[in-house]
Amino acid sequence: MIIEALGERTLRFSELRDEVEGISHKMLTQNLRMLERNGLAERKVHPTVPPRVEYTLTKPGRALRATVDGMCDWTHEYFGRIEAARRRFDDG
Amino acid sequence: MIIEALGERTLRFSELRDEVEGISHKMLTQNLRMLERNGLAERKVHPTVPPRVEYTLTKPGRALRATVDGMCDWTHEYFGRIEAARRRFDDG
DNA sequence: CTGTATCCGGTTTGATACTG
DNA sequence: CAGTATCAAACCGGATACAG
Repeated sequence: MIIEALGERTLRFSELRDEVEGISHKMLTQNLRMLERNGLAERKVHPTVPPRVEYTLTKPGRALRATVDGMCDWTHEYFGRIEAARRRFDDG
Repeated sequence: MIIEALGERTLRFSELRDEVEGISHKMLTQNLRMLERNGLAERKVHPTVPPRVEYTLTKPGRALRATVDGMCDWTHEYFGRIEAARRRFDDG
């Protein structure tokens, strides 16, 4: 998730692309636009050459990240049980 | 979300169908299977006629529900700002 | 009532090519 | 480097029909 990748940091487009592994150029752009539109991330363009565009989470964005972290905690806590349940289900 | 609908209760298939408004028969079945497979919900079949199947959240499921509640809280807290940001973005 | 199987149109996505 | 446009392929969800 882009929100997790950003965290408290400020990252460039290509840095995010590397960070969020597996995401396509197109999806990254699309999601960043969405975050920007909803005021969750801020986009800062440096008018240099080559272009440099940086993204940072806003206050709402960081708050959302906190709740997402809750999900991550849940995963760490229960992922083992989930895999076990999955095996039980798939077998018998 | 089914998880929210279930909450602390035990509900029948058709009760869930009514509770989670707009969900199709197919999606409900599919999601319930997923929850069951991952050990997030428990499925109890009463071998009567007509059939009676009840669903309850397991401990991991209830824990997940707690984090989902976190998301809901976030939404209540920030939805106003999001809409405002959206308007600003769409305008200028 | 609960559940599975099939079909089918709309959406989404990655690949690719192109611009400033 | 960052971003847009386009197009075919894959995916998904709803509707429907049918079964236990």
